[in-house]
Amino acid sequence: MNIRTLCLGILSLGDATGYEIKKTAEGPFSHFYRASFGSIYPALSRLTKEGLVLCTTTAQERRPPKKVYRITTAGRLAFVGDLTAPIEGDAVRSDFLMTMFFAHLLPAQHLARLLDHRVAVYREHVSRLHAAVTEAPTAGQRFVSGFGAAVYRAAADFLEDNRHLVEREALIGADARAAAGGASAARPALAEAGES
Amino acid sequence: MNIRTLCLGILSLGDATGYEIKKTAEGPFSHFYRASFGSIYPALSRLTKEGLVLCTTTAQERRPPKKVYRITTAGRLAFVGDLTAPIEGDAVRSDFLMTMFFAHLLPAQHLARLLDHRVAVYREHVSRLHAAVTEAPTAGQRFVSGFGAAVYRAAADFLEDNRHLVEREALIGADARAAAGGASAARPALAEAGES
DNA sequence: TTATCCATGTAAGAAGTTACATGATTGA
DNA sequence: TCAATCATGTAACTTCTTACATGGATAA
Repeated sequence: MNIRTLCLGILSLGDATGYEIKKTAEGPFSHFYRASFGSIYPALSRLTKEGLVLCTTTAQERRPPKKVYRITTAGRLAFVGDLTAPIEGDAVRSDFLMTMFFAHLLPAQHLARLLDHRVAVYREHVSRLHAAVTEAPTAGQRFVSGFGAAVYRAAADFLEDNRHLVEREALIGADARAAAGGASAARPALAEAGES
Repeated sequence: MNIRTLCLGILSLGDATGYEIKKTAEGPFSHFYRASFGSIYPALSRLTKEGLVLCTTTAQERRPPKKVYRITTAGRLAFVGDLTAPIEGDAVRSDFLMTMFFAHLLPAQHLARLLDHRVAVYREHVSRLHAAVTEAPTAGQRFVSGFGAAVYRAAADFLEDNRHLVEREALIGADARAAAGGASAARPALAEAGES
């Protein structure tokens, strides 16, 4: 699964332009997929060449011609093929968790700000996704939005309930510079010969 | 943050070879970061060139020479710099949720198998991460493992509690081929002229 | 007057994966 | 006997992002 699959999926819901596909991707797909124009437009060109979508160009005044894409029967078949292919595990990449892992290297104030902010971000996700559940037209969409809401709620709750665990061990009255230089005090003093 | 940052972080915990860095990445970092040898080895070369790590080569019999890396003071400083730089939002990519979004296109049996499997996968994550919490040496590590456990538990619970929402609308007694071809019945019958 | 919406597309580059190349040792 | 562990590294490739190029209309 890739951006081409995403485009096919969105077009399976109705005809759309590249621009509209981008907007849709930023809506009900945004918590588990993302796509930029730089990947969507080439994907649509290729899908057209392969006969999986059709393109209708409409001239516009003082604007680039509008191109409305429609999925073909071959496209629907290919999409279901993508959907039934072996699924890869969720790929998660979190700079936030990376930072929390090394909380002991950071000043307490900085850590507190990060946690406050992250809780707020997760709560926003929850309310947005919660609203999406009631508004969504299909069961699948309600399901994935509900999933996102449940997960982000759990994340926010965990942060609020457990932040003291990292905040207690954070650096107090010391800045990041001292943490970096003074780390050898926390470990057996290994000689760092060869370092100028 | 990238693989270089990950290498610096792991080396900030103690000296290691590229191979050991990979193993560590597969352990307590695996639920929010991943790295292959093909990205780790070049990262270590570059870090060495930049003076952020030191490399000690030891010849071995009938094996490639072992290279043990040690972070330098400049490396620790750079790492804390990475840690305090503006954090990017969590990047999640889930082919599973993509599939559930379009559950109405899939046969009920297939959907049931997917859900069974995903619940099992999430439960495994939970028990692995739960164990990691008690064994972890630092507060940061306990925190991120606990976070992972809480989130995966919420995910598994959601699936069990809500899977009926998608399973009820799944295709019954029809295969994927029919779904792909017959989709126009669910939408206003738009002529697909031009499609051979 | 400033930002956002509309609307397309390309080119350069970042970042990482997969596969290849090599091969002994050890445990099941 | 089969798979995993140890151990490094490169090259080709995929995939996607960012920045650029263009620019009127509209709402705050």
